[in-house]
Amino acid sequence: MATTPRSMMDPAALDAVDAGCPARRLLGRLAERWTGLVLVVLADGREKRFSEVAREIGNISPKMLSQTLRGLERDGLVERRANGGPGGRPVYRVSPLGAEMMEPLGALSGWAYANREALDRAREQYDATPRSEAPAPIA
Amino acid sequence: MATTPRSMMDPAALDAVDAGCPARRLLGRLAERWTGLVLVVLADGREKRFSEVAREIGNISPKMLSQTLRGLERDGLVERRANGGPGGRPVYRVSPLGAEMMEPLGALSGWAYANREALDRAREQYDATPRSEAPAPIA
DNA sequence: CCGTATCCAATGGGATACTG
DNA sequence: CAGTATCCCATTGGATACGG
Repeated sequence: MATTPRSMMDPAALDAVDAGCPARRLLGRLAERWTGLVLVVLADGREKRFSEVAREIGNISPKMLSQTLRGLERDGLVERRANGGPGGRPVYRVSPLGAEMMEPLGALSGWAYANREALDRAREQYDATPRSEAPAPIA
Repeated sequence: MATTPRSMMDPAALDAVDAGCPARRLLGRLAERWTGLVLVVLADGREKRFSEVAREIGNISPKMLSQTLRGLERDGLVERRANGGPGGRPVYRVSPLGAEMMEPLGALSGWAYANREALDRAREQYDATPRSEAPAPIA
């Protein structure tokens, strides 16, 4: 493993000062609190109603679900059909664009999962070394 | 393009309620304000000093650079060598683990870059549709 | 030069109540 | 059911000053 990286990254993709960089926009979206979860729930490709998504996630507030769905819709990754469900209720599903994105996203997630032990070990090791006090939380 | 997605995503990778999920941790890290930029700056594999990174980025405060570097260090993606530089000053570089991660990350970034027009169009289209007022900012 | 400490403004996210 | 509107707290990020 660990193929020696030559260029490591396409400079065009992440050239970014930050503003217009599409990669940063995407990453930013994906890192929002619930975006990943909503994508997972919709990843099976089935159309789902608002309350279905909410129930599958379990503890998300309506405000955050709405916000998250509209964010994904705004980026064209999720589609909302107003009258798709029973009783003419709205349904959500991943768009073709979103489905395409699942592949590289899955690759990155898969990498994180495959290397979770290395990542955990790094964290433990870092935290075990007392820099002085309270180094860098996240979890 | 748009290979028809079957499973779309490895459920093991993004199973997540959120807490322990390694994918979410990684995404969270990557979405921090400066993490992507720092990675870009270090992506050439060369060792760089604190002030070098700062200068290449241009407008980052010392606090944020320190914080960002330590976050990456904590995840084992960046290494700090205390006495690597001239004058025995510390240097930073991507770790082997970090270099490995650059590949899937580059793929995702590359996807965003390749599809930036579709993403932009989706956004414009969404914003053009007046839901009522002020839909969903991010950029 | 390499950071840390402090202070402060802005944002994000949660609980809850309410409307179509 | 499908959201929107409020209120509020916690976290993040920026500017700046200071110490090793």
